[in-house]
Amino acid sequence: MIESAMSNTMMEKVIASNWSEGSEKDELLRELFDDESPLLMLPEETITNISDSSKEQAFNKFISNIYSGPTILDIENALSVTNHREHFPQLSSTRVSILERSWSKIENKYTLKIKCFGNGMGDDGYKWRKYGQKSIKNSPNPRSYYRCTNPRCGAKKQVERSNEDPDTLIITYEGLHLHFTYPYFLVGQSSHPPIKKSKPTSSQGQQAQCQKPNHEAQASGSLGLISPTLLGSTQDTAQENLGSQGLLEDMVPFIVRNPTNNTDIDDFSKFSFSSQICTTSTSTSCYTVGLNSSI
DNA sequence: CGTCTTTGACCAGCGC
DNA sequence: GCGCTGGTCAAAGACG
Repeated sequence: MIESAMSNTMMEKVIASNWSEGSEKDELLRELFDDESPLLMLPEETITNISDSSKEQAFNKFISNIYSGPTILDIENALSVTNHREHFPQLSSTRVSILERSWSKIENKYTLKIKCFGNGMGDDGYKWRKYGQKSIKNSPNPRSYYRCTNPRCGAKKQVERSNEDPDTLIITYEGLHLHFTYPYFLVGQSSHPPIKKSKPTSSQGQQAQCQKPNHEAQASGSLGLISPTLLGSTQDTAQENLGSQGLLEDMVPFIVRNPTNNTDIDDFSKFSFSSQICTTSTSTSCYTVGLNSSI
């Protein structure tokens, strides 16, 4: 539990020194003690090696970052890495192309366009609840609306097929998966991402979706975005860890809140792209391929 | 029986 | 004011 990293007394002291608003404090405390918080899986040695003053500093930064969140400017700055290829010679042209072409921003929404073939699912590994579907004018493809199943998370996404290219999924993310972003706000945690608890419902759901390839055409094509749980991992490990969050906002804090890493190609090159494709011909099988190969 | 999906209804914003 | 469109709600049905 979090108590091993920071005593309740200390946490309350730090929080009290930062806020007067009870509701926000209560909300954060609930989140911190949530059994699914990745903070609870921090490596023991990491926890015990942190001094009390460092803990307080880290926690202050953690608190600040959670409620400030990545701003639009932060995200744009993070994405602007793709505009400075000379600083990132190890980035493959294909990968840079993906970054340049696939993401776009409309107000506070982030849109990902991804090629997916057949009836694979547009599943990023998270548990989403579908709450609506609308037909789109001048388009044969409906748009589906999904909400994060965590009642304290306001993240939403929309999934639709491109009118021009039926093989292209357009996925629009809105909101932040706050409850799964803690490790990336913490100082010094970026190089040792905690192992997140497996989410049986998520992986099972993904598996189930893969086993029902004809279930929902507009949500076809499984994808894995840049996942914070994959940061610092090898490509092989990344593919084994499919089923983590994958929102853009999840990735950005790592880049933004660790400015010294922004130009660190060693860290950036560890970002892994992967995509799960469910085929129609082998309806019961799911396998992973690099996103590069599917675009 | 509980959970999830489907789908028509409803509402708000916008342009004419 | 009216109609169109996008987003959300909620009842009913499907499913495990």
